[in-house]
Amino acid sequence: MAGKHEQLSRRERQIMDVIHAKGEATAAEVMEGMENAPSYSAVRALLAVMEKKGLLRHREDGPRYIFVPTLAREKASRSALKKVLHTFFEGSLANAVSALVDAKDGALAPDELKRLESIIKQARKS
Amino acid sequence: MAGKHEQLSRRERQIMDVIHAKGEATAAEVMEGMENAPSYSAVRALLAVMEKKGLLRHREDGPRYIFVPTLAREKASRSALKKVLHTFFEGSLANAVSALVDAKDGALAPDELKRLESIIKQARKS
DNA sequence: CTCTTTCTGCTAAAAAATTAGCACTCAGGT
DNA sequence: ACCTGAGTGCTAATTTTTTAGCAGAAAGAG
Repeated sequence: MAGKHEQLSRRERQIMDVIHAKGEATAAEVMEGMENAPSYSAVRALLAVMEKKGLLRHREDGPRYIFVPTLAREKASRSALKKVLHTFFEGSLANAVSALVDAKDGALAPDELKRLESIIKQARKS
Repeated sequence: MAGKHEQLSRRERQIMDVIHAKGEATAAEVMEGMENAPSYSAVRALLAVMEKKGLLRHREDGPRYIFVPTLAREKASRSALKKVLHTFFEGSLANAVSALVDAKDGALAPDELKRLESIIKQARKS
């Protein structure tokens, strides 16, 4: 479970999150997406390091680089979700959903509930 | 959204996760729970720093300290979950559940599904 | 052609995180 | 009374992260 992806520095994680959220991004977009972003130069340096480490790769789009995570989005997302479930909800998705339902701040919109219900009903058939 | 809790260093996050997962922990337990743990001494130093920063507090249990997160578990968990949803699932819990359902590796056990269904049915009543 | 803009690569300094080790305290056992 | 073991606090050094800035390439405008 001790993958390279659990070992990211603060900035690295921040950058990974931005890129994962957008799917792919240029250095400028990454910077834009960061809270308390450092200089453009710093962001580029980080991106270069992360590419050398194998966390990202890039393709060229005219003059600029577009960065993409190495690990497939699907795997990354599942592992992130599982980690939260493990850390906070004893590994149970039901616990997590329950916590959101109990939240008073409208954490769960009505149409989300509707979608959830149908997804689960569907899943139980198989 | 740029709370102090998004700003943790790699080791700090690691320690927070261990403590959140256990609810509370001594220095030794924290160390035990870490992957690639550093020395006991290092762990204690980190804990002291984190307490000074206000991330943790401790109570004494005989000779040793038991550390507890400052931020209520409930808030921390909700915020962690929301972050994953935002980063990977466009903010939608339904998307996340759907992804787990689609996973081939039995990410979602049958009794989890059953619990989920009843939780949601219950929620929709109100 | 030449200037300007927008990129990249690289380097090295500054800041922050991480670490080990020593000194001290307290309790229990012999 | 005297070890021993398990704690803590503290300090200072090492290592990693994080940063800015400079130099060069490519493209488009005048």
